[in-house]
Amino acid sequence: MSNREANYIKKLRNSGLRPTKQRIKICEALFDRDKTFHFSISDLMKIIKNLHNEKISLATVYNTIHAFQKKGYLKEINLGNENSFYDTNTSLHHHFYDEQTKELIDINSEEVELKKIPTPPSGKKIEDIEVTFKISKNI
Amino acid sequence: MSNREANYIKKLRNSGLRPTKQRIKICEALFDRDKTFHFSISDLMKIIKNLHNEKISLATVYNTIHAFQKKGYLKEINLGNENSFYDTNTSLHHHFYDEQTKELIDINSEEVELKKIPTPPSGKKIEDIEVTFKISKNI
DNA sequence: GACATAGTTTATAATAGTTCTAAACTATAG
DNA sequence: CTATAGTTTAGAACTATTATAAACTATGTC
Ligand SMILES: [Mn+2]
Ligand SMILES: [Mn+2]
Ligand SMILES: [Zn+2]
Ligand SMILES: [Zn+2]
Repeated sequence: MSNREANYIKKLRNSGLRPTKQRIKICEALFDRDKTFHFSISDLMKIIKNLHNEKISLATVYNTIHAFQKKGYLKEINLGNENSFYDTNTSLHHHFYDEQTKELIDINSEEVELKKIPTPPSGKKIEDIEVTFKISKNI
Repeated sequence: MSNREANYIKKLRNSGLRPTKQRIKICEALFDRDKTFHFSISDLMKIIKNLHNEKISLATVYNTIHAFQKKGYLKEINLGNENSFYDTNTSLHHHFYDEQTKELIDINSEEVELKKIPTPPSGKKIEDIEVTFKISKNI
């Protein structure tokens, strides 16, 4: 058993999730990465199919992603409304978004600063702020 | 024929869209308003049903909304990924978003100013910037 | 106004993403 | 080892959206 695998097992147990082989594989697909991973369920299905040539049922992938989201290991992101996207970076952060290529790139919170902030409607307070920079090819 | 109706007919003709009674009704439902309207297709279907007690087929509502979007009279907005939302404010602007009530409120561009902007990836330029202020009830 | 025609509406079927169901399987506590 | 609650799975069901193709209508021409 690899060191990483042991960590996933620990993490799953600590969250009250049984460390099944399916969940460990999904952890590997999602979290064995240098950079933040932005993905749809169908992206993930393809990756799992390639990574291990053993399959995990679609229902299990949905179940697991929802469980991980509930435990705070994933954040849902709102892009085009075709299908759901998830983000392995669960901290508050911003994005570059290329609508042509559908590519999303993380921006750390510190790299964006607001000078002027609008007053929220009465009785409401600002919970968090998310900035999307739509980008496109330079001529 | 009301003054507003005459304007919708003119606007539709100018866009190369025939002013059918369905399209005029949809214009009334969408644009006879003081404030920006943020809506889903099912919201709009309900409004049409109440406004005139005559129905417009779902396919026509989809066709019309897509035609209006193409002509630039509506903008699609990305919220929760259940279904599509549209915005009658097609200018570049920002939003307050209450996730509990699912309420969206417009913020004019001038009411938000950025001090620090991140450098886009090489070969890409920033096309536009959208800021979402997630809000919630005060205590 | 009548006619031809392209544009539009409509019911319905098809598709796609997601959730539900219930039976088989499995991790874990005792 | 056993019992049990949690999990996986195939497939059905559900929902939003798009496609299809026939009926209808706005509009330009005579
Ligand atoms: Mn869409
Ligand atoms: Mn969702
Ligand atoms: Zn991200
Ligand atoms: Zn708006």
